[in-house]
Amino acid sequence: MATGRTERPAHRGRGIPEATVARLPLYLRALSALSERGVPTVSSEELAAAAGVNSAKLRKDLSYLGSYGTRGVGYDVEYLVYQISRELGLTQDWPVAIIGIGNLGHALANYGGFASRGFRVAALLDADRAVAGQRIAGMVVRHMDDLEQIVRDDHVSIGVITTPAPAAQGVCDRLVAAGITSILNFAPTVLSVPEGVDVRKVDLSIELQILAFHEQRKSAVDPAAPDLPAAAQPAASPAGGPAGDLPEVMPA
Amino acid sequence: MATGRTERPAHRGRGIPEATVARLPLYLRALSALSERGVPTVSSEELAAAAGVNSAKLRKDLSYLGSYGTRGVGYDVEYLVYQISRELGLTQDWPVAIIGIGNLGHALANYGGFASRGFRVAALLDADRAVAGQRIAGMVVRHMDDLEQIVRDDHVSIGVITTPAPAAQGVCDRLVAAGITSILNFAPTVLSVPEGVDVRKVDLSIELQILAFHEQRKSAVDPAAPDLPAAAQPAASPAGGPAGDLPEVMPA
DNA sequence: TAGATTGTTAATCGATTAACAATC
DNA sequence: TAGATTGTTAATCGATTAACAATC
Repeated sequence: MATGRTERPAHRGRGIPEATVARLPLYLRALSALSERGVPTVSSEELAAAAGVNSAKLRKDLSYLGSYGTRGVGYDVEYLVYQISRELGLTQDWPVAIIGIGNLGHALANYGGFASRGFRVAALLDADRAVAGQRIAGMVVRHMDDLEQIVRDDHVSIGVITTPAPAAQGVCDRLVAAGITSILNFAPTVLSVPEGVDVRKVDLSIELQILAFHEQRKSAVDPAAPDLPAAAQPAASPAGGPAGDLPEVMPA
Repeated sequence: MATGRTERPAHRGRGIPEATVARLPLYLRALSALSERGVPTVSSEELAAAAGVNSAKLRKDLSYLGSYGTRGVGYDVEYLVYQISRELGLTQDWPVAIIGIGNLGHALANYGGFASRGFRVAALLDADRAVAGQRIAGMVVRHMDDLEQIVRDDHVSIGVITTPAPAAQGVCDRLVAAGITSILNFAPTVLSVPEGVDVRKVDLSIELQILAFHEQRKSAVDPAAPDLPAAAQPAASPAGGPAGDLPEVMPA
């Protein structure tokens, strides 16, 4: 681990593991709740329980940020909230544009969680001229034609794609061309982006499928059993079987 | 790896790594697209590209299911669709209940992707008597009072929680008591569940925070720099700093 | 047979965890 | 000082990847 590292203490600044970054928001949420209750300090054991992880992992995660705890005492809640917020970049403003104002885009526009923690819905866009012009969550939906201009004028830094799957790549390309380098994709498609552009993906259908996998295992009477003979390989695709019944995963 | 393993070939059946399970839906989606285009066979290289992974990983993932390819040729698209569907448990019906019909619940009820691949929205529930009774996506919203009965009568196997955060744990407890062992949680809270119950979590706010972290790094002029002196530790929580400004992440 | 492509091996990498010395 | 709790080490575990023998 950490072979060609530079002179810096611990890992500070660069080199926080992805798995740790993904958990920092959980810690932050738990800490915010403690902060609201006026709790001044918290131990790794307590905070870990609140965040749903084990305490060794929590301490290791926090150690990547620095030594912000006090042995024998714990962590100062307010101080840790600030440090994690700063590390995540939440002490600055992040204007977000939502593209595709269908059911999901509509829901996100009204989503309270967006407005918190530095994120601000700066623009709503849709390709349908009947949707553009409508007032949603206190904002007027703009037409896709204005995308580049809106990104520029409003300094949009994160694009949220909630279009139907077939439209997603085109929207993505335009966002990237307009200079956006962070995209949250709700459309069930793999997006191609150039080096340096981050895409994160939220996929309801995939989450359900993972649950189904485990659910199936639970109720399975015999964990071995159900299989086709190895002989019946590629040649015969299961005669009229379930394969054909599965429709395309589609719009959001 | 695999120390006390039993007599079965490769990993077949049990023991598919979590990381692999999480990718199977991606492969399935790519394969379905190929199937619709009438493509008969696909190489690991092509399929991997379509799913956005590298081909070594794809082949390793598929090898956990069995030897369903043909050397020198590739994989039969229809056959692989069937095998993955079966492995994921998508050849059976999964009745889903959505609890909490706010903006997000509403969007999910109308979400096309739900209906595909064996998932079927069996019931919509809400705690608000003004919402119960409304007709959404062709269904009448039921009141929470009927939850246990609905789960029983409609054989609901997966619960989707789209309530505000404070209500989520209570709903979760009732679902578990009613016999549900698979839950998809959209509320920004950690849910406590007994052993044997699977919870997966979709958290928009967390995804945004992860993007913000990386976005911040990109624009950072000096990757070292911004920090407080180590001396100003727990004692002083950053005077009136951003910490207090961060409101609670809230309802969905 | 020659070319293509799978399935598997083995090396590497990253993440998790228990344990405990350091220290408040 | 005694008790509590952090920060870090080191062992373990799981996931990724390149490479290639097997084989169609």
